[in-house]
Amino acid sequence: MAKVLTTRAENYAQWYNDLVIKADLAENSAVRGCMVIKPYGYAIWEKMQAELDRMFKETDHVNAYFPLFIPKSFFSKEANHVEGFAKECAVVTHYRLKNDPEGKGVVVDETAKLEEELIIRPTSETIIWNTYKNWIQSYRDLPLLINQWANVVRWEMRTRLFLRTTEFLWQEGHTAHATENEAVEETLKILNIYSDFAQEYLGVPVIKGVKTENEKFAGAIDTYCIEALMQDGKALQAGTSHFLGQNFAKAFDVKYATKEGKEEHVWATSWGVTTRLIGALIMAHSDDKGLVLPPKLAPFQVVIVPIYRKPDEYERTCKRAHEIKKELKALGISVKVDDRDTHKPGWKFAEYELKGVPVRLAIGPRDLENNTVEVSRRDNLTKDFISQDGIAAYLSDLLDEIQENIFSKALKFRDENIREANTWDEFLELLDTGGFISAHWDGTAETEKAIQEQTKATIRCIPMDAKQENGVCIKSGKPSNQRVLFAKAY
RNA sequence: CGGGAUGUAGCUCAGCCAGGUUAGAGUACCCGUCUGGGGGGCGGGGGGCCGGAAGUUCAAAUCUUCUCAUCCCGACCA
Repeated sequence: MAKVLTTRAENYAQWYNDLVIKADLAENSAVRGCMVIKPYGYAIWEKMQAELDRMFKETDHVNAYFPLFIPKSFFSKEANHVEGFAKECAVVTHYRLKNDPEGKGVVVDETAKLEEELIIRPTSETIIWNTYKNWIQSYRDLPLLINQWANVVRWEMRTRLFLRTTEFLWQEGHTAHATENEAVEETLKILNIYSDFAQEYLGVPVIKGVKTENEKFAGAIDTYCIEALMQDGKALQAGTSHFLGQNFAKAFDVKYATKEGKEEHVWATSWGVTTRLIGALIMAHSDDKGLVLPPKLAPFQVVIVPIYRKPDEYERTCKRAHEIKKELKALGISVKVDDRDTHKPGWKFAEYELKGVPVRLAIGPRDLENNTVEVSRRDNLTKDFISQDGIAAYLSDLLDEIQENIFSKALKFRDENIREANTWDEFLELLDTGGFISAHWDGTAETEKAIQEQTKATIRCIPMDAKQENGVCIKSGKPSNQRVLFAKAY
């Protein structure tokens, strides 16, 4: 078989890049740092969107849409926020082009300068809170539970397909509440939605936790996150949910009248997941043969490849393939029959392995005689001949089993790669091994930064289920009462 | 913004050092044929302003200068 992928052992980063391109998920575009998401990759995003959207709506959120452009002045209203994002904002300064007087295409028309520059949103808190100010007057207007599906731009210096690109797609929820408690509850509710989604749909186990001061969102009181572990031992932040306190309400003067007639600032949250989840999906499960997609997010769950030699065999196997497709569709299984005569079966097998289709059926003349079909699983690469009778029910169960297996495999890997370090030497040693390192930390930003500068490892989160235990900080030796998770991260 | 490299067929690259027929290979593409249960074999074919500009020369993909672009490493990165 022709080798199309770099192996993970050879070069993990190259393997990832090869895979994204060869599996037809995305490619680099003519615009530096921006990607084209191709139909197969976008189909995965659409599946993610559909499920998340359902989960948000089930919890009473509604969708809306706010502008791509944000007046520059809005940005400076929340000090931490502007400081956090200022260095990566694209700015619109003009609104017209004209023909180059020297005849070389078009140039910016300097006379068409905007009075106030517009920022292309890196996130929408400011424009949204500026709008919410007009929407909220009374406790009767609360809570306000809004989500938007949008693109954002962050001018990153180094980009990687799906993991970090200049423009990316995401959803951002922005809610307003009457009380602090309610806002905190909302933040945690969403965190749980993200966690459930990651584990049940992506099949990626995640750790729920809180970010440190250094790592939290610019403008938040607390940032909660879900952290996943990739196969190369590096961590990936897969979603964040922020408790914003009254920071934005105060910055944009969003007040409401309580039942008692008193004026109060509202309490806020914001939360988001991005197309980076596709990167997480790829890196968590895939192997040297290509993608491994969990059935719940695969653009199609089953592919049927007819095997034939003569025209009449082509006709008969294709006919049976389409009949089976119909049976599967009746049980809600998404199926593609690849009856193209322009590619050989072997080529198709390799292609669908590369693309991570969970189950492949091959049906040839021998199967027609024996009333069987060859069933191949992508997750463990096993093959079985199964009776065509009751094949739909069989596959329905099999897809569930695959989804489960993919998750348990990732969970086992993750759990095997959380290790405790009790001394600085142990910590350094474990860093080379990769994975999460559970260690005591004195709680100061200085120590955290010192560790990061020396080792490139960051505190991924303070796990929410961290048990209280006395210990000493691995770096400073000062007392600590719980362990936090360190890792090198994407 | 520093340091390093690379621009030649859709893609990956050779050729350049030492200038000289009509610029090559693999792969992809098209046609034919044998094939078809794991990326097939054989035969034929199309495809290039050698990143751009200026120069040196009888002669430039090759030498010189300038320029543009991309990639890698760092800086940076919620």
